[in-house]
Amino acid sequence: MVSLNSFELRPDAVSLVNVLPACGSLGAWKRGKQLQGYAIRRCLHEDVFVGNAIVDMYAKCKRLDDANKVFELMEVKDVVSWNALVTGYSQIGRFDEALGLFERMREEEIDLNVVTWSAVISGYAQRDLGYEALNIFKGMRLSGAEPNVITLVSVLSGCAAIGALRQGKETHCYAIKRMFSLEGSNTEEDLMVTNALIDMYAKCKEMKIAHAMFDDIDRRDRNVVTWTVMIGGYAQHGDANDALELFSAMLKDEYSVIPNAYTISCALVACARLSSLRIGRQIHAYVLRQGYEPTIVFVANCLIDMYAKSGDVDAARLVFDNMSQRNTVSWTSLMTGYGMHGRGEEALQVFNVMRGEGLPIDGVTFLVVLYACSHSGMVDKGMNYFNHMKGDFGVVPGAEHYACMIDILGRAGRLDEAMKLIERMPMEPTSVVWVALLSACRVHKNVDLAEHAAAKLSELESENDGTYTLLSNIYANAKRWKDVARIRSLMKHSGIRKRPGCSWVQGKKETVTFFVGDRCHPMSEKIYDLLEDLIHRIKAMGYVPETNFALHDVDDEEKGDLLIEHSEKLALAYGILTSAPGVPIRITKNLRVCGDCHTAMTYISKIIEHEIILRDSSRFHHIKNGSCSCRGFW
DNA sequence: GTAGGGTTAG
Repeated sequence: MVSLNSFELRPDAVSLVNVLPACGSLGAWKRGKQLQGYAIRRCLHEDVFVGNAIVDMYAKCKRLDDANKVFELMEVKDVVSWNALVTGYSQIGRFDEALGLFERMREEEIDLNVVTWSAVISGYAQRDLGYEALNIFKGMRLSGAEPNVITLVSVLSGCAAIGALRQGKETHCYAIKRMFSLEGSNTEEDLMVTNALIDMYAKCKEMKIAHAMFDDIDRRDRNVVTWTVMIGGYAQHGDANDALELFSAMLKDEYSVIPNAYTISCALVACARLSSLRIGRQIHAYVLRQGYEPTIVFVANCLIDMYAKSGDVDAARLVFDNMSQRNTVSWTSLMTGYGMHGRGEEALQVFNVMRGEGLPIDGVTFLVVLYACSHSGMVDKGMNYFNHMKGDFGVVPGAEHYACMIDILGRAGRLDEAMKLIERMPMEPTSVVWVALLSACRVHKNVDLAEHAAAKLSELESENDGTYTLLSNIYANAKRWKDVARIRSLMKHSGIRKRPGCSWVQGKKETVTFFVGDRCHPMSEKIYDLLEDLIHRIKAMGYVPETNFALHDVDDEEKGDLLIEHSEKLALAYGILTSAPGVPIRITKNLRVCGDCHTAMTYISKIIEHEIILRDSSRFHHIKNGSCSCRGFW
């Protein structure tokens, strides 16, 4: 409401609405409050623009109760104030209250504008509630409000969050229609929609479409987000090697776009997936040179994860120790690192320090604690944490925590207890639970329970190549060949193929990949010669090939899959041939390491001058002087 | 002169 004397006071109102947003973005609510007092003394607070600016200032400073108080006192409640509150509640995680306001707006028949709709859509999208976001979008179009670029970007982000390709494509079509009908063309706005589309296609695993759209953008027009969504797409949903190539192309690009913290994080995720310590270190050096201060926590957390997953958890610790600020993720990333390297005691030490510092302990923290216990064989400790997480920390165990406990009990061979725990679950057991049980059955040779778990997985329609391979191995181990054959034909029938095992080894300048029986590498002859020699020598030391593992193959073409040709053995031989004495050999395998390879490597570690650092899909194995850090807890 | 948006970690 514009007051009667507002005309002569108008310049002051204008300066207030110019200054208040600055208080909001700085979080300087005390200064904002002074300005509010000044406005009241001068009767400026009745100016609707000033009122809106005050509400927004408090909302931006995360003082929603203050914002609400001002809002309730406003004589005329402007839609801008409503919107500021909706956004404010959404930003501080009180989204229910934001939705309550949205409902109130509809009841009081406030004219919802494009900003209101977009705020609610993006609120849902940011919480990965894509279907709800799409629903609001539908409501918006029915209401006759005109979506704009920001609306479209928010909707696409919702589609991306849930991998909704069909709805994403529909939104794409809608965007094309709308863009054509808009007057003139705005490259910057077009680019935002295009970036959102690339991200959506990448998150729906449609990397070809994403890359085609990326290629279609004029090189000069790509901005840092364009590059980042593409790199992040490859890092998470495609070949991580492509992500690193793109990152390198970005640095060399003549229209030089500078990577930001998001870009760096995506590149580090790619390094983590590939265990690429060499490139990870280079990016770390780049980070130190550039100094990503404002978002350093995020980047440092990625560095912790990258170092841990690349086999150097001590470097991860150094990054952690040097951080000036940490959040929950920093702590849990380090704990996960210790966990996957079988250093469970250190993981629990970190957990205790974390508790001592009074940091919030959430469901993920316990998942990480249980994971660490599981990979270090700490059954009783794990059980103890599991039993106390609700009472002592108020964290209710979810299906994933149960799955972790099944894993812990299963690895320790306590299958009956594991099954009893499943029966006691207050929720429906998820596929993760049954996979944990099935894996335990493989190690402890329990065919009946394995069949039960496999049947449950089938009910949940979440059988995959891993399930079939596990079951086939269990049958083979029990010499039930008919069942092995049955599984084999079942796989053929349903078109499920065993994922080919592949291992890669970190060379000084490059990474070399090997598949089963690979003879593509120029050094192949030397590799096989060395392997034969090594096998011969360790046989003399007592190594007996575990031929059960040769029965893995469920594919006729893989009949020649002899133990000596397994990709991890080839990678090891290559590593020995190309590494200087004393330098650790770092191998990564996409599947679980084969049991025979594990045994053979343990023997070989006695006769070579390298530590073998092997990462498989389950954990790290540090193999040295005839023993492995996993101590049998796979 | 006020309100809404895209890319990152456990």
